[in-house]
Amino acid sequence: MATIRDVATMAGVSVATVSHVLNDSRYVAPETKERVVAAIAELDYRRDGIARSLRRSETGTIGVIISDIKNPFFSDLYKGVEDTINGLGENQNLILCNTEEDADKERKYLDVIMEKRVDGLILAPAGGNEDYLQALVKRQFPVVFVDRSLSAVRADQVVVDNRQAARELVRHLLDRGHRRIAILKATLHADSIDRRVEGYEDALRAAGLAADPCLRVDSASDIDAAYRGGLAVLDLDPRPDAVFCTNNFMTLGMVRALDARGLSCPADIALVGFDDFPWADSFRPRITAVAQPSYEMGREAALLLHARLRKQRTGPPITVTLPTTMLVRDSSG
Amino acid sequence: MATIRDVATMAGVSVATVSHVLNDSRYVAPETKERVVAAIAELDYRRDGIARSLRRSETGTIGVIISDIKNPFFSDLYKGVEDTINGLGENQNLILCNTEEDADKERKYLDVIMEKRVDGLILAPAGGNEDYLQALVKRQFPVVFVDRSLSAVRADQVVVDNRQAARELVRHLLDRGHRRIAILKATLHADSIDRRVEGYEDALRAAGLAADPCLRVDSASDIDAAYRGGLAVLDLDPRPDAVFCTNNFMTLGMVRALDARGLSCPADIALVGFDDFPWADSFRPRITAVAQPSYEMGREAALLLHARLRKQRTGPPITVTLPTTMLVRDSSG
DNA sequence: GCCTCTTGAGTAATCGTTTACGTAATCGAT
DNA sequence: ATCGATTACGTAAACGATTACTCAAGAGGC
Repeated sequence: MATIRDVATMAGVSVATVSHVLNDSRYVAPETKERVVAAIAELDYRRDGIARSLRRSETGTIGVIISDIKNPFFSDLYKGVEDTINGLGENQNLILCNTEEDADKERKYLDVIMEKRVDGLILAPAGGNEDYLQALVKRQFPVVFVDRSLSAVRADQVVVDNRQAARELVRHLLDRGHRRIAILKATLHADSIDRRVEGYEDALRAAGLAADPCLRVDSASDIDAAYRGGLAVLDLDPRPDAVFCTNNFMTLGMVRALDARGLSCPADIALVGFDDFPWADSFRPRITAVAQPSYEMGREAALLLHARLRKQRTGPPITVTLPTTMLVRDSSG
Repeated sequence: MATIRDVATMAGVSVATVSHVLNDSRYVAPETKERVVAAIAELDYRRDGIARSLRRSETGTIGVIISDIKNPFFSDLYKGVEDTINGLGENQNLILCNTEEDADKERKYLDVIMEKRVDGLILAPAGGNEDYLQALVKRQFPVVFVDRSLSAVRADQVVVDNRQAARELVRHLLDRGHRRIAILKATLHADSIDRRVEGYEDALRAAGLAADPCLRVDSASDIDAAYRGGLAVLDLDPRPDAVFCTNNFMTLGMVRALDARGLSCPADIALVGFDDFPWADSFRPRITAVAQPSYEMGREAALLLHARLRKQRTGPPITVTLPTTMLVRDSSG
């Protein structure tokens, strides 16, 4: 690979001049510039981003750490980030890391991408690395939390009102006359999930019902586990007449469990879920759900981070709360 | 941020020694090492990956360029790559780029990630950058094609036998007695899609039928476009009694179109699709489909690339062909 | 004819590592 | 006492850019 020195030699100028035509950073006489440009083309020179980063202490890469890109919520969010960064005209790239809700994995990813000197970080924390992140933030390293926040760490964040949305969803079930409402809860160390449980309890309480611990089933956050959790919900005696799924994997597992038990929804049991699916309207059962603005969350996160990086915003961290959408379909009866 | 020099000073040794304890690259007396380690801890020193990359000319990042991470096929594939790289014990990170089938976007991404000096590239080409990629490969830059290949560019690749799989899928429709079989084709510049069309024609021909051009509807590769394409299929006169969808977005759009027209599947029209869905068993209609081993494709691509990077394999490019799985469900009648 | 400004471009330090060479010190063997 | 090996570590040159200084030459003012 040709270096800037090769270009300089070929064009009969100094490396400084080449650098300046490359970056348009000072006046270069037209004929000189032309020679440089010709040499660049001739040698098929591409500047070395690594050397450049070292010098400028800025890499043009951003770390995105989420739990699972296979979750449509996150892939949508990721697209939001990517499109927004591109739209801002930055030549930034994203390093994507999936933690699978594993704090150790998250920690390891944090270590290596910090070593790679990413310019900033967009993060849906798995929990368990509060100290590390706290240290980052204290060092003024640009971090934006998305979907989840960490009470111990004050940084920019973009979230939705999980509690309120869950409350609305469960109230809807109550309005439809359901009383024995189970909850299939994903066991994540995510405050978002905790808020959803609170919303569930709020709604029950408001209806004069107590949250019966027997009606709560915990499950790891993947479809297979949720399927087993779903079976457990259905095996409760007496069977609940409705179930609230705290995220989309729970919903998917629950639907599979219904199918496995030969039960139909909403006839045998009603169901509402947090998170919508891209194909929600085409397939049956049609799930009543709260849709999060996942793409916009990614977009907002990118904007927050960008503003920090460009120093367009300094000072205390801010929280962007985006609205959810309640989508009433068939599954709620 | 502390540098290696700071550490050296604090420990009272040279930078070389610090570097050597960092990399375990030569013997350092236990007491000396201890002082260095202490200084590292004291200063919370983290080595600068950028400087390191510059010196070693190796960045520990790999570019992954696909069309759309929201496509479950690609998110699964991505996970396969990521898990495999991690499993290999490399501290590699992945830069993920979504081209949305846009050659210009792909080109731009190629430019910036090559400038970032990624160590290698895993790519599902959108088409249109053959020359550029050809040049890369000629320069011995490690590239692995996945899902799609470019006839003009010989590089390592991992694919499935699209033609054979499509043939099997359509033969299945023929076996079920369907004769008027439409095809909803994604307009991608991807050889994989072309092979699927050929498989469709093969099957028809083998049954003594001609591929009627009227039965083919082309659509951009996203759900909304596929929905409109699906409506067009349904509006054919006479209506086809079956339809073959060339990828998962086509299937999703087709199902929505059926729903919009109040038609049911397979009663009114049968349907088979290329690509499976994670939730295929839980929701109705249950789609008969060919499942690609997307995760394994990512895994194989990662292995191929890794072997090149570690020079465990040199010489001519190889092609890994992975088997597909035919999943007969309800939608084929 | 001397001085100052402007124009255009070169010199060399610097970013933070890695690593090819060197070298001082210790030791056992002769 | 001298010598080669061995042990332990330091010196300084890369890696390929960016950029603060510097400077020569020509223009213009007096």
